[in-house]
Amino acid sequence: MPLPRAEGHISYGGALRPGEGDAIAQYVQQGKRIPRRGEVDLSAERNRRKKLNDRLFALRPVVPKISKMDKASIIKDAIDYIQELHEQERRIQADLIQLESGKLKKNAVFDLDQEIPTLSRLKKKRIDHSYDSRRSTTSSIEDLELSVSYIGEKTVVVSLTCSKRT
Amino acid sequence: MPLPRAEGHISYGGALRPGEGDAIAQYVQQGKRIPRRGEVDLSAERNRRKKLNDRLFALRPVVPKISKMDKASIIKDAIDYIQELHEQERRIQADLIQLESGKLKKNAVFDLDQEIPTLSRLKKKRIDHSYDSRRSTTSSIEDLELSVSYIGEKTVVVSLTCSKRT
DNA sequence: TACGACACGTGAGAC
DNA sequence: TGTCTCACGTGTCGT
Repeated sequence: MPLPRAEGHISYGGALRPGEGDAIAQYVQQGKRIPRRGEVDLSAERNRRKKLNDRLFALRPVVPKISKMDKASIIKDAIDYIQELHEQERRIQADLIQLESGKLKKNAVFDLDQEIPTLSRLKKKRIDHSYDSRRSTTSSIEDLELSVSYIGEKTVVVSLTCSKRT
Repeated sequence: MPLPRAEGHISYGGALRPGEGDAIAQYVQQGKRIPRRGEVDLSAERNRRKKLNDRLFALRPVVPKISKMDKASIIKDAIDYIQELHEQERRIQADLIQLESGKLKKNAVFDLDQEIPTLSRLKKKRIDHSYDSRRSTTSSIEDLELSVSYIGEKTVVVSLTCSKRT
């Protein structure tokens, strides 16, 4: 049976908590134990699960629109996002060959700027005012690229990436 | 490679284990089954697992670069691919700005043809300077609740919830 | 109360 | 032989 739970299982604002690495005393058992049948794993399996969760958790910041915090939803959003990027890529290529053949310099550029709202049109309210406030993060955060924020039902995910470590 | 196991698997005979078949036997008893403790799931859980696997399986075709067939590797490849697209997007934006300013017409176009282009994402802002530390959000963000943060490799996700909607 | 999402331990198969 | 990956059933937690 499933051994006592690892820890308090505090939900991380929703689901998918990061690691849950420690778990129980796991090999609190002394040294080595008789391997018995094929059950030597236990720790390796736990490690594998953790790796997969970390990957899944790392997938979330790179996808700008996160509908829910589910594991399945994260993957779904990633799929949608990639397909969306492919669509844009196609349009850009079309614009480029048009630009190359014709003249239309400014038009293409203007069109690119206009495409941003078209993309993010879903049913999303503007939250520009929210992140308009500049926070004074005590400087020293150079090359910082903030945001990709999405507002779900009641949650906002703000992810910021920087070159160095914070 | 061994992703497609016996996944369909509606019959319960396959999963019958010598050690603990009692719960399954209870469930196989069709009609309405005895609720028992908290073990009502079994089928819902199996359904959830299948959904998550389907998503993960659907993620694979949209990512052009597949190193391995692992679950973890699929997600990893997706992450790398998205980041790669982001990088290309950044270059394209830079090229377009340069193209708009005047010089390098043909050169930029040629350069764009080389790479698989993508386009701007929806929300992405740079913080050039940080001043005006005071938050100027006129909207009342009252009852703002918690900020759970997580630090991964190089990313930090801060999610905060509030009662109202902004 | 029941439902949904999750981590866990474990047997099985592939290399 | 051992190691890796997987699906499964189950207990737990939060809504």
